[in-house]
Amino acid sequence: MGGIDQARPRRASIGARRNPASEAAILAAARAVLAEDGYGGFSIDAVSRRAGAGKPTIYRWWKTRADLLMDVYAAEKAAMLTQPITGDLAGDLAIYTGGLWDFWSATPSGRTFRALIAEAQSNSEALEALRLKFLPERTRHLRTLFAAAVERGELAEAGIAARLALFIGFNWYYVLTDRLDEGRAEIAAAMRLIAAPAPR
Amino acid sequence: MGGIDQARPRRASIGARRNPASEAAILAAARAVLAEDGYGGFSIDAVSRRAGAGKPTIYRWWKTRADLLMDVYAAEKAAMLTQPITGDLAGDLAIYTGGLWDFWSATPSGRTFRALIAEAQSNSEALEALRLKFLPERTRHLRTLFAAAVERGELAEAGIAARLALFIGFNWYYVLTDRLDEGRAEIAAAMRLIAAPAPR
DNA sequence: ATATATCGAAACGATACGTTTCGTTTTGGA
DNA sequence: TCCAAAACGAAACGTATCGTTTCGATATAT
Repeated sequence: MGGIDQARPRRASIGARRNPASEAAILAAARAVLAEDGYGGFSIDAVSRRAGAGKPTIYRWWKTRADLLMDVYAAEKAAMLTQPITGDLAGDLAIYTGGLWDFWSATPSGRTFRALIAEAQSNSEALEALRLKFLPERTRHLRTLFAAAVERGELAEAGIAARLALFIGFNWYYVLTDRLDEGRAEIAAAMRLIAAPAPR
Repeated sequence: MGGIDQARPRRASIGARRNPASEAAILAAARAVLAEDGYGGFSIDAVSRRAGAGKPTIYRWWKTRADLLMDVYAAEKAAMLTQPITGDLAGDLAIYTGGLWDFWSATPSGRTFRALIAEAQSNSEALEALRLKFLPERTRHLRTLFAAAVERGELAEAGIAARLALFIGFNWYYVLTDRLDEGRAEIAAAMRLIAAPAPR
């Protein structure tokens, strides 16, 4: 990270269709801006300059800032692998959380995620995209972990929504306060509570 | 809510000291802007216009936007009463959560809170204020609830941090996704899990 | 009396917004 | 083969907000 990384071959149009090189350059620039300056420095102008792309090109393909942020996140997330289901829900959740926090810490994705949540607080379209597109996609694997536990008879179907909210909220709390380091010690205990059989 | 509500007596200086009328007008204006336009419309310029106050007056007394947001929140929060400790932690937590969500829903405080979290994602001073000032103050009563449960021997001291993070995160998740209505059905189940005796 | 601190108003230069205009490039269908 | 259509980057548009500075007026505290 750091340094100017554009080659500047001055990408022109390749005809009446989207230029993949421009798309890649814009995503890379957005990622770099977030990595270096965080959400505070994240502007369409900054991304445009960094990518050597025109602002109309960005606005043409990403309707809102949140759409761009979600694409940046998704591009990075593709690299994160999903671990198998071992049959111990609390353990699986802890492993999942640890991997997610590694991913958030080791890449600009933690900052991207925080930017997306922030964006959703000022833009109603961004909030809707977060709720209807981003969250369902990003919690898919998580839901399979809970579904497997229900399958095994460990949990009742009824309590899943509350447990899911507890899990997601736990992660959000630590990432939004930029305290992932301090939170690591609490992961195991929290996951045991989330995975506990329903108290009477 | 709605309509222009400033009397416009043109407050001048009252000498070499802070004018309480200006302070009140600015807090009221900030509250009104948040109530009507949310975080997206919250700017110092807008608050200044609405309050009939000069921008230097705002910047003189509130170093950052987050400081102003925290004051708006605190002014409103003063009206919220704290219920007694009944001796049933899960029940106490559920009552506390219900009251908090009522407060967030019935006043502009939900939007103020969301604005504060968003602000902390782009401004490091705001994040620090959130962590060191706002959160400790706003979780004080909550901590007494947990402390009382430890006192009664229901919980071990060791697991408190994880339970606290679960509780806070649960609330943040629903308010930040603007889903307090949908979350109400999950409160009781979630609080039972948070208050459960440590699973082996 | 006078230094001091506040007040609102107005303007500053800088930056970002989202859009429009422009000249250029290449596609794909007639 | 020609040409409408679409995408490209560059530049500029008018508007808005940023945080700061300057200003004249006001009232306090010494």
